[in-house]
Parts: sequence; structure tokens; C-alpha cells
Amino acid sequence: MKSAKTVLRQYLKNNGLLASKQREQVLNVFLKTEKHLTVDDLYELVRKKNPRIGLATVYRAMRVICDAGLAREADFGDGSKRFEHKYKHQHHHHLVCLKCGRVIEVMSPEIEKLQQKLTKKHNFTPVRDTMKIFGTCRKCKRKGE
Amino acid sequence: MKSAKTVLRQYLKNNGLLASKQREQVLNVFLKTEKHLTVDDLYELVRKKNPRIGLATVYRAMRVICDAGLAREADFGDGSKRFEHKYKHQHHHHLVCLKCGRVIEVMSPEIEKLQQKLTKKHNFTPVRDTMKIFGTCRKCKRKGE
DNA sequence: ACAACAATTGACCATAATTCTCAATCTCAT
DNA sequence: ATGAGATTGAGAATTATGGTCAATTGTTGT
Ligand SMILES: [Mn+2]
Ligand SMILES: [Mn+2]
Ligand SMILES: [Zn+2]
Ligand SMILES: [Zn+2]
Repeated sequence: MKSAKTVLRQYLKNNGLLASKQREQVLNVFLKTEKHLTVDDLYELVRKKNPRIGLATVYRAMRVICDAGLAREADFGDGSKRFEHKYKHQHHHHLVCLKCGRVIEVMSPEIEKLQQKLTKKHNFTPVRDTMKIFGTCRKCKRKGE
Repeated sequence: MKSAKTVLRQYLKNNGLLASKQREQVLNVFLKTEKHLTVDDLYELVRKKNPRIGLATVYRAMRVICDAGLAREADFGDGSKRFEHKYKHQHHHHLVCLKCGRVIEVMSPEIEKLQQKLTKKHNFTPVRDTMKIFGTCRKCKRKGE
């Protein structure tokens, strides 16, 4: 299986885009984490390697990385977009703690099945889906009393 | 069953808030539609009745209306919050057409069950949840070729 | 009905995330 | 190495939303 870097390189070439140093740097910091980071988080991380990089460049790089199929946007309703891995990671949903912000990843093939059933019934062609459950996590429940 | 207006009035009284003319006007236009409207949509509608109302007032009114349990926020990823009915309307999910923007409301008690199972397994206390499937709707599929 | 007090409004400013602009710089096929 | 075209970085622009505050309104007790 191709490495993420190779996937990006190929995507760039196939679309007449250039393999800039910045794009690779952004991809590198993105690959190093399994967290759900904002553009600003990633910006701060890339700056450690390349202090001259611009914030707009990180925005642009993440869009390309998404288009290449390596990342996916995730929105937890806190005001900024976040990114998570898409390549070599299976599709999942999120439990989001309203108290501490923790995000728990969950999978459910049964729900996927029911989603298919739903879209078929409405003759709707699904492209992507998202499910989030907001509430209180195990840890915060214990602390809360 | 109490009317939405009564629910709002009671919520206001119970919380030391005033029943202003503007809050009732915003509630009225919100109640008249079953669509998913933005604050700006609602602003334009209220202006027909009260051209002197301010945009910030509509923002503030919709927050109160949500807090009172009459409306719920819905985000379809197009840059602005939307609002939908919560009172006298059962919980549902959305199919969002990426071509025409149409939003189809769907219900699935089976999915709700599986969600419960998921949260229980993680000892997570759910407060609210949202599921959206993005794709191409029936009509756009036909037109598309 | 009225006065007193607190809440609300509307106009405008502030903020924050994201995108745009453009001259300078970089990439890459030749 | 070179030139055409893509990208970058800095800063301005945009957009949704929230904050400020003096003027106004709603409520409550008289
Ligand atoms: Mn995730
Ligand atoms: Mn709805
Ligand atoms: Zn928590
Ligand atoms: Zn459509």
C-alpha cells in the first residue's frame, strides 16, 4: 500500500500542482498526530520546523490534502474546522464531551447498514456522512459528583 | 398541549426575562415556516412586519427561543447556523443534497437504539446528537443525466 | 395609572475563522 | 539552466456572530 506522501505526490502530479516544500511539511505534522487538530494547531506545529510559513499556506495545504483523500474535515461545533486522517483509517463517528472536549471515536457497521437502507429508500446517493453525539464523558461524569 | 407562544412566555417569566414585542415577532416568523432558516433569513422576514428591528436582536431572540426548547440549531456546513423546530416535532436526521441544497428529513428508531447502545458501552451520557448524510438527491440524480 | 427599576433594543464596533490579492519566489518539464 | 506557470507570505477583505452602551421598553408594586 502506498504511503501517504506518495499519494499526495501522485495527486499533485495528476492535477498539475507542484510538490512544494510547505505542502510536505504540513502533511508531515498532520501525519504525526492522531488528534483532531485545527488549522491553527497545525500552523503552530509546522512553525517549529519552518518558522517562515504563512497561516494561509497551511489552510491551502490542508485543502489539497483533503482533496487528495488523505484527510477529512470534522466539525465539533467549537467554531473552527478540524482535520482527521482518512487514509488507512476506517470510517467512524464521534462522541463529543461537552464538559472537557474529549472526542471518542466509535464504529458501528450496524448503523452504516441502516444508513444505506435510509438513502436507498429516498433514492439518495450518499457521498459522505457524519454522526456526532454530544454529552458527558465517563471521566467527567465521575468528577461531576 | 401548550402553544409555542405560551412556552416562550413561561420560559421568559421563569428566568426573569421580558416578553418584548421583538421576541414575539421573531417567534412568529420562525413558527410560520418548516424550513431550515438562517438568522439572516429570519431577519429579512421579520423586517416585513417590523422594518426597524436590528439583526443583533434576531440573533438574541433565536438564542432565547432555543433555550426555551422551541428551536434547535442545525448546521449543514454552508457557513451559517440554521434553525429548525423542536417543539411538537420529533427528532430526526438529515439528507443534504450537495447539488441543490435540498434537505430531506428522515427518522430511524433503529438508529436511535444503536446510538443508545453505543453510548452505554462507553459510559457516555448523551445530551443531543446529529447525523447528516451528504450526497445527491433523487431529483438532481435524474437531471444529472 | 404611575413611577422605579431592570431588561432590551438598535446602531455600531469587535472578534475570529477563513479566503483573497498580488508581487516575489519556487517547481519542474524541457 | 531556463521559462511558463504554480505557490508563497503578508496583509487586506470577508463573513458570521457577539459585545457595548445610551436610549427605550416591560414589569411590578403602589
Ligand atoms: Mn475522528
Ligand atoms: Mn430538520
Ligand atoms: Zn469529559
Ligand atoms: Zn438535489
